[in-house]
Amino acid sequence: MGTVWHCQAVTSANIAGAVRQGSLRELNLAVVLGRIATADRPPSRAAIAADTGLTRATVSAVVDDLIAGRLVAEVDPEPRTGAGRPARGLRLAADGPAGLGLEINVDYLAACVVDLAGAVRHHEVRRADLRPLSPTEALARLVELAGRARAAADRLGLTLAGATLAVPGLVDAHGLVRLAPNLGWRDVDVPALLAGHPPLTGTVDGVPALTVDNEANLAALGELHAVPGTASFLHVSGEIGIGAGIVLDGALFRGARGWSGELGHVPVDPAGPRCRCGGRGCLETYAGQEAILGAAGLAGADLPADTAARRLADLASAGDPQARAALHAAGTALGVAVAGVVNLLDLDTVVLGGGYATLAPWLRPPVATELTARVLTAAWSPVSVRAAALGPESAVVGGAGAVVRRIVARPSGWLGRRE
Amino acid sequence: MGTVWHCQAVTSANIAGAVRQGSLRELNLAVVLGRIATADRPPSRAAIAADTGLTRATVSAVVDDLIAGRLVAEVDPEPRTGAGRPARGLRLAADGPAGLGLEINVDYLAACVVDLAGAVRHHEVRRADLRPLSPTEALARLVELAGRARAAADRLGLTLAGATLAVPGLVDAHGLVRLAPNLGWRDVDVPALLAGHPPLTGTVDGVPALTVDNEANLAALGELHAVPGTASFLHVSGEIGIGAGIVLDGALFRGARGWSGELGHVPVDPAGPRCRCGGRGCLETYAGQEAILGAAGLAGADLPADTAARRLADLASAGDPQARAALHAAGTALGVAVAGVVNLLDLDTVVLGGGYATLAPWLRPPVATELTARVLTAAWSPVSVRAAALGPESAVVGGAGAVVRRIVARPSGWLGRRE
DNA sequence: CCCATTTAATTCAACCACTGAACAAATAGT
DNA sequence: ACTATTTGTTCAGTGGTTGAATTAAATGGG
Repeated sequence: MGTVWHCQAVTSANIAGAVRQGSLRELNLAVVLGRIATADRPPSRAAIAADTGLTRATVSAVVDDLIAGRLVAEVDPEPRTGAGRPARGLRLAADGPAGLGLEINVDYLAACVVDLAGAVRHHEVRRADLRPLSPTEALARLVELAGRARAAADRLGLTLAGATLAVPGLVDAHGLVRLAPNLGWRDVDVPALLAGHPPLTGTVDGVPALTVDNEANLAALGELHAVPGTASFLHVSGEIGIGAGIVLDGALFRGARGWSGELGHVPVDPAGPRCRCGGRGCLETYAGQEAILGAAGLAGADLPADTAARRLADLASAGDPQARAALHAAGTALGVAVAGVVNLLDLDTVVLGGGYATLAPWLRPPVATELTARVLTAAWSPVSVRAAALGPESAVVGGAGAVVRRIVARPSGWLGRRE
Repeated sequence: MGTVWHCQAVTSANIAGAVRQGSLRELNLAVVLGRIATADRPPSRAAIAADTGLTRATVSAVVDDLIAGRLVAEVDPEPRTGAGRPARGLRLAADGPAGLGLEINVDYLAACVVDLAGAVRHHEVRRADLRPLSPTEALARLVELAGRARAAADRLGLTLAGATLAVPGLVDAHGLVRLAPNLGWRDVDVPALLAGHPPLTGTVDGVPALTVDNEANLAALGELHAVPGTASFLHVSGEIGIGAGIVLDGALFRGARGWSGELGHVPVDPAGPRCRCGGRGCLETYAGQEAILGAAGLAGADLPADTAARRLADLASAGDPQARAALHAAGTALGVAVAGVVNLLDLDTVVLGGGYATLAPWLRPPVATELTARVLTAAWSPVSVRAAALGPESAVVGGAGAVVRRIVARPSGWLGRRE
């Protein structure tokens, strides 16, 4: 996919771009900023030099650039034992660039602002049934939210460096929403419709200010952001459909054309019930929201995802046998599908997100059972199954986080933006 | 998604190494060599400069290093129209470093030598039933083959820069064969057993001279090598078991622990027949060699993979209805499993390899049918299904190719090897 | 046939960014 | 106060790219 910095595959084949003179500094800016971002306590220049193998002189020069560009700030030295000149700690600036995350979903709109360090500095959710609205109307309301987020960022001294919009549907490489069935959208050109709304239009140093992405993908990124420990996992978003975000080595895997993650249509039983996709026995017909609600005796409720999950969870914790059986059946089907994925990709962690996060107490046991039974390598390296750390905010936060993550990965773009 | 670039994680691999002074040249060596390797006709220095954005001066300097290190050779200018001094073409050297590929399988041993340009310069297959032999005995025979390959390389003026051994089983990161069920191997430490056999022991500039890898993985690499066009595909190896090699963006995906590709145990029907892995209804119970032979009325034949495939193909082309039905059923099951994979990973190509390559004429239709029916994005971007270009040699050639590919990706290692 | 034109490759001074060592700054211990 | 110790900066030195000028080798027109 790409130009200079594409998502790197397992082999570090850096043959993408030529290395010009200035690339050296460009790369070292990224190296040093990366260390500052991933360190658990503010590191000193000397510590970074020791870690990276660069000279202290080089690190100092690089850090000067980063501070001048408002990406890094110095903090007072933390009390330390032993002799020697005290180190000045370095951390990501809390008043530099920030990312704007936006989300359009079936029953709410959301916006949030995340600073370089990953802290959520502003967050607003507005509930409303979006289905009766046209894309233009829905986006108009989104622009309002974005405006308020921008104002909040200004008050906080933050500069919005880009925005990411999460949509529950298939999005192509240009931000065109090919299909968002639950919103009733088809071929909606979001960037074109938003043209003229300042924070969401144009390009920032060659990068479009607004990126549109699938909700499940961004939710997976949000989880990566919230729990930085695990580098490879499968994030399953249980909503009306079932999406999966695949994170490999700390990077989202998007597939050959960017439409990876359609876990909902992985076959569970080839002779099973007919699915709206045309296949038979897809996971969605067993563990989709409609299927679970139907099995639990709540058919036809037509609830938004989180309400449905909440109600199921209430019933299950009250001991309702039908609800529990429904969840057990769904968890088993989910386990079968996920076992196939884990066998194929050899992942060690499965995260239950979206509506499944709420239902995790009842879904986890059957999922884990199937994984233990069906995953070939489960015997000597067990697969862990856990609920998502962030709840439904995962996608907005993940989207905003993706913006700042891009800056951290390639700070030269931000530093050279004025020229 | 949005656009061309990918959201990169902070923990991504390319911030791992600091960029020191010499890295500049190191990277540009890789960039220039990469262009020479991937160009369809020998490019000139000027063309490389124009392509990469480097100066002609820099390209000349880099090319001088590459020629001095016997990685690149000049060829006579090809007749060209128009005025101007004729360009001197550059191509990968045919007398520089080469890769040694080795394979141990149930019924044969193989060795081959591949030069930098990817040409197979030596190839030897020795048929023998390996199952009654101990690992030590089997490896002793392999060492003989390797010795002859080395002699052949010497005669051709090639220097072996490393070796890769393909094994039909699970291999860990250190070359330990955890389990090779069809060979009857368990926890066989191949590098230790080969210690003392010169081309297969020790390290070459930090990289072990011998790499051991799963046969299915290497077969996928061989296919990538043979048909360089497709960058992302699923390579399915139908042998006694069913393995898959996943190639994403031109690189093999190995999973979190290196055990990806267990397609044989992806569930096809959760209530299906019990599988030797402990699960139920795994793909292997429908499309494994034993299952197909049984359904075709050849149960208990205990044939080596390619013989079995050959005999089935003969029966099917003779019109035998039982064989055809067996292949159709296997293809359908395979299609169901692969549809799940394609939905999840969004791949656009599926390659039928190993024994399946021979059976492709009968397997392809049902596989394609299932994919069309079950893959969500099939409507607007069809998935192509084809037989492997290389037959059973895929794995040896892929292994040897992996050695030279590593040199092309990081030529500085080879160039600096003497010091 | 000679010379202008064109494209390829090399040479060389300039420059950018890293290197290594020396030095200044700031603290703890004696 | 003095030394040991660690941090951060300054500065000459160097590797490698840059850009322009130069040489090399062909075509084509007069």
